Amino acid sequence: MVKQVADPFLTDPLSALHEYFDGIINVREGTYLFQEGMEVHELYCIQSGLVQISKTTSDGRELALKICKKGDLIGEFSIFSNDPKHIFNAKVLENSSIYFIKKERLECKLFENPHLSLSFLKWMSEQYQITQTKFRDLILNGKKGALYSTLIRMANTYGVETENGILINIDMTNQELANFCGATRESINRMLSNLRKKGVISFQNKKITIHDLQYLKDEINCENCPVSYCRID
Amino acid sequence: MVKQVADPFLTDPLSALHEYFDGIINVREGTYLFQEGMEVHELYCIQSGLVQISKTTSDGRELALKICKKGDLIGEFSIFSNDPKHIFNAKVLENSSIYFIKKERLECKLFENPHLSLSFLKWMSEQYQITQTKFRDLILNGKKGALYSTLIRMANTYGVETENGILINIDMTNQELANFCGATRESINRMLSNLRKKGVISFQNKKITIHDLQYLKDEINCENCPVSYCRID
DNA sequence: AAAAAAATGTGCTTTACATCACAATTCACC
DNA sequence: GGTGAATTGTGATGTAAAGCACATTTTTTT
Repeated sequence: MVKQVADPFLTDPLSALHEYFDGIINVREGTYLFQEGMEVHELYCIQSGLVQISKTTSDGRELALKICKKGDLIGEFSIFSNDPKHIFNAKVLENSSIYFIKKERLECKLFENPHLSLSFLKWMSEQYQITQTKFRDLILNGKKGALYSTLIRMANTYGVETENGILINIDMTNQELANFCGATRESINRMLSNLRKKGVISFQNKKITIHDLQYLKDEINCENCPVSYCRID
Repeated sequence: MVKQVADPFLTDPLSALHEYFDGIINVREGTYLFQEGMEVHELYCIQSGLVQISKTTSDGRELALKICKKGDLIGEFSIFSNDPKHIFNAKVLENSSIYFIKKERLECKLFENPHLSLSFLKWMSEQYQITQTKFRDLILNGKKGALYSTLIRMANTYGVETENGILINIDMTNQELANFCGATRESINRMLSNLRKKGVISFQNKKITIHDLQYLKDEINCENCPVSYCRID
């Protein structure tokens, strides 16, 4: 019987949770919603705007993990442990309005509402899959794997079908792409040039079009995992 | 009020869950409890024995993630999604008896029992932290980072205090250690030799003793994260 | 105790990326 | 539309780790 339960959290977390939120905060582009090391107090949900989740490396580089947009939940899983600390940065890419709910209240609500609780479990498991597969690509297939998988994810997330391929409809400099791959700008640049030479992709004004998605998938032994978690967000 | 709730799941998942399990299976050393690609039907809990969770790479290499022992839960988080597939292998290292619970029943139980549900959330979040930090070490600090962090984790998990350091009380060949680090046997061998020369570690009959744990931590900018999730299991 | 198998140790070569340096191009804004 | 800043493109060089080959040591089997 559980299976028939509607799942508003997954299909539209905002509508399911927004009545529970404690309030809303407005944050300016360029600031941080939170940074590594800070205490975790709240779970967030974007009402409008764009927020990038990343991790800073010891040598100051940045590993970008995902970009969150309207409707996305932002939160550390550690929120349920004692004295949780943020292990990511949440950089505000454009002015945003963000709902928040205090961890204590979240726990109460989850405790009271089994539907919510189960939906939340599903959300967590999906998030886990996303980071999981992302790290797999980064570790198991080198930088090429990192780039190709990032391109595939971006195609799944921001892709727009056009007559000559999938346009990744988001501005992205080589450096920003490199941050997503844990690689240097130069490496990314060279790899992109190669892909262009081969006709796999093309690009103009900071937007990439993928002509041969299958090539990318083949090269990294893509298992054709569900699009639901082969994504950037 | 939620915070005062006892948390049997976390402190002893077996005792909290075992009454719910559907049954128990016995599996022989060398076989697999499940393998990548197979459908996910159940959640498991080890009653006795040892099971290693790993991921096979396209070129046939193996990335070992953790070793589960008595009391540990084994399961894919994807269990809550539709048509979930295993993304890991569970290799039985020694003959084991393993409880299982069907996913449908698990969902029911979680739905019925908010305590269980919340504990399960905590368990998931802890698991997430563990893989998270592990991948961070693998990605952000190169192979040396992978090895050093693996040694630290093993010390936290299998370490026994002795008069001249922490003995990692588990047999481990260079190859097996390499599998945990996503590196080659040769690289691991060389790095271990270097550490021995420096007096940081020593080893005899497949067991490693760490004399200078702080050296390892310093080298990888260890944030002294809680031992609870800087572990192998 | 001998033979076979597994694991370790090490030199040499190759590869993938990072790093450095700088020129060429594109973008932003007064 | 011109000027400075940001971004892109590319060669040269350095470095960490993989790959290969093989000798040595340890463990297991008979």
